Amino acid sequence: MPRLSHDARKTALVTAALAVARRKGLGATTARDVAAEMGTSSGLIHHYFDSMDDLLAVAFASAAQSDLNNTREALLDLPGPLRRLQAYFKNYERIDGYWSMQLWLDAWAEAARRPPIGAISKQLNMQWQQILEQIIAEGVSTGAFRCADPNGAAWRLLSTVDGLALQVVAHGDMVSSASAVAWSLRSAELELGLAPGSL
Amino acid sequence: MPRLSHDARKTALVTAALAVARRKGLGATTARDVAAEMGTSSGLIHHYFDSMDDLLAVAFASAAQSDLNNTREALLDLPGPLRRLQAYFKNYERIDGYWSMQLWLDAWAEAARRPPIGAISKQLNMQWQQILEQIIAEGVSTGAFRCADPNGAAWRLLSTVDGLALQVVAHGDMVSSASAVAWSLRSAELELGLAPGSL
DNA sequence: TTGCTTGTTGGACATCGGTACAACAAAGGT
DNA sequence: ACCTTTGTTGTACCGATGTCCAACAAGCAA
Repeated sequence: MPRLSHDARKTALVTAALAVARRKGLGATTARDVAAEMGTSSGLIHHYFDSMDDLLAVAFASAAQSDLNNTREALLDLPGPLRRLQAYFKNYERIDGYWSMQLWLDAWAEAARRPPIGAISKQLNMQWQQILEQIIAEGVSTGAFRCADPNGAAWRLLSTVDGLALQVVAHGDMVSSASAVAWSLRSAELELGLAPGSL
Repeated sequence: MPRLSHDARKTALVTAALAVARRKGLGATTARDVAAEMGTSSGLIHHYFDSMDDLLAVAFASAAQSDLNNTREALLDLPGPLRRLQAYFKNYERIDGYWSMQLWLDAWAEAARRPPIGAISKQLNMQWQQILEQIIAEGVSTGAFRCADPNGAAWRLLSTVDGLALQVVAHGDMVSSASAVAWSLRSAELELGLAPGSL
């Protein structure tokens, strides 16, 4: 197989690992799977990563971080906390085929057993919560929202959205993707003292 | 090891499988682990189950169903929807070490890829939602609660509680177990038009 | 007691997992 | 042209896993 530069091969490995994880799950992704996906030898992996766990953690971090960055960018240009809040939730709708949410399910399940994955999952979840808390705090200061506890409210809303997305991904048609988004917005209205339908 | 009747040995196998899964996770529970836990030979498993996957699916179903039954029983004697709602959430607190919630994380992650697990997980999640919806509907009819959409409210609350419990189990000290319960109750108050602190 | 059923054993078997390593090959500088 | 570096290969090793099976033994009916 063609010889690549260090960086190119490393990202190729991460890409291949994600492609497999998307099909079989993070925990079930093996070194030989990744090598086959790339069309190379499996020994190659240990030229770039200390261990298989290492590669999986980097792969998950890469996918999750890119999701986070996309959302951050999307929020940047929007005027006012209310618009930003809508965009935050809208983000959950766009996930194509929900495979990135499936990655999160894998990560949460593995978090307590594989410390590297747990650390990344924890750190990224915290950032998602902080974005939400910041939007809420901003809305409270401008008078757009009414909320006594932005920190708790952000955790509650994040959990609600994740919990609903979980149902969509894990159980298919039991909860529709449209319902999940609509219900998330409703929770935010309740939490922030907004009139029904204002989001 | 002592010779047991067919049924006794089968439930012993399920119990042993759960004891291991509680420590290592559903996906990491091996035939030899289960045999060692019981103090028997590993070949015994295939006298009672077609495959290891089969045993694990039955074990998960058994644990989850028993949790559900316990909660149902606990709710039975309680007077009034408000008391029952409190007990419903209190239930999430009691889970020792949250091992049964780790089982759920495993199940959710596997649901989309393993139909047998997905079917069980889906069916049980639906029942948890229905219990909640019933309590809410009852509270609305007695005037204790104010809620325009008991079905949606139940899904939102269930998702919030699961999402918070998820954070506790997966990420340890990021969200405390006490916060998770307190925040869940706060969500219910908002959702049902109750004054802060009334739950 | 005799014989049949059935729970139970212990290990064999093939497969698959992560990892290590010696050998090969393609660049790139000198 | 030569040598050093570095990407890449193929395979070997060792442990673990699910599954299967022939042999053994405890109960039970006749």
